[in-house]
Amino acid sequence: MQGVTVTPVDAILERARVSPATLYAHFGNKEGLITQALQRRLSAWDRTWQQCIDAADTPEEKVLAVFDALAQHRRSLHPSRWCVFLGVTAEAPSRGPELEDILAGDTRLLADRLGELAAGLVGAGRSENLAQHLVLVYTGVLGMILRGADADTAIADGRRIAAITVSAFGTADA
Amino acid sequence: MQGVTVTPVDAILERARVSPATLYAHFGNKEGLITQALQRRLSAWDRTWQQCIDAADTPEEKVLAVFDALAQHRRSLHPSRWCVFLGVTAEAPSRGPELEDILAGDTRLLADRLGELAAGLVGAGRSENLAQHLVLVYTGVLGMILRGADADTAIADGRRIAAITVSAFGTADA
DNA sequence: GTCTATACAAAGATAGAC
DNA sequence: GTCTATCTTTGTATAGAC
Repeated sequence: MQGVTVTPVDAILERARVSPATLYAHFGNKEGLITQALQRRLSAWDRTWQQCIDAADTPEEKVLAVFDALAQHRRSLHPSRWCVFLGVTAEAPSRGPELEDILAGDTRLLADRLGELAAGLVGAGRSENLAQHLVLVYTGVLGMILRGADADTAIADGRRIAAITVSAFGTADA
Repeated sequence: MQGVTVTPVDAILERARVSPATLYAHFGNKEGLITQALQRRLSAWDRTWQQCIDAADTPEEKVLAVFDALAQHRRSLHPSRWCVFLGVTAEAPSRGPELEDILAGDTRLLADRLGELAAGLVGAGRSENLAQHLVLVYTGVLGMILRGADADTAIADGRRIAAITVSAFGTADA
């Protein structure tokens, strides 16, 4: 596996057993293909995460469900190295607005949904702040995978850190 | 700013105001240039971090000094987007052993030094485990910067999460 | 809708002179 | 050591037929 942007179109064509003309007829250009692929990925992640939230019992478990969802999401995919959204963000020099929107959409979904879930745990205006902390931990898990760490270990570590953080927010200090 | 691998050699030549032949005479090829540049970066980071550790008073502050070092390191550089080591790791399809070693060296330095510092805080075989947690949080900070978050805010958040985690390790649970 | 063949551009690297 | 000029490869995309 490797970066999306540096992957040549030829490699995709060979894998899909399709001619160039067919690909360009469907997606316009390479960025169009990437954009649509990422839209599908984001939708799949969204569904998996929501299911894990629904399956969790307590409000705290619902917040931490993002880590269970990550483990499950990875199992249902080809073993991609870390996170395709962060990967494309890191590589690409400049992007069109549609792709940019999808990439930001991943971060937005994380912050928004974690913010909603955190609202059930901490008071007033502190839920957004807790959500930012949790996005940081979640992102750290992905980064550890990029660093070559075992994915399951990284996810378990992240879940523990998140639990500690939630607990600290719940008691007293900011 | 953009990914290193996708940056064409021409752009580097123009910025350095040097001809292609000169560059290739010095570095052999593009990867050689990247390798040497990353070696310098790693050394600079190493020094900055060590200085921040030395400046810290308590063992706990020395562990958390990695976040102060990150803030300081960023101020001394062009405002690169996140982390050049993780960036190159994410982009590059396949790399030679020398570059691979430098990239792994960043993670190794983090894990090793944080492990040494953590040994002063927790008992027996738990220092390595705590170090892994701290690398995760540190990596999460970098990832937040990639996501577009304000760097100083992300660093402050990470420092707080790390402090909470260290505290939890110090008391009882794993 | 899909193919083959090919145009066009970008990028990494080198030759040979000074 | 550094330059100008250029070669070669790779990569994105399109033309035109079926």
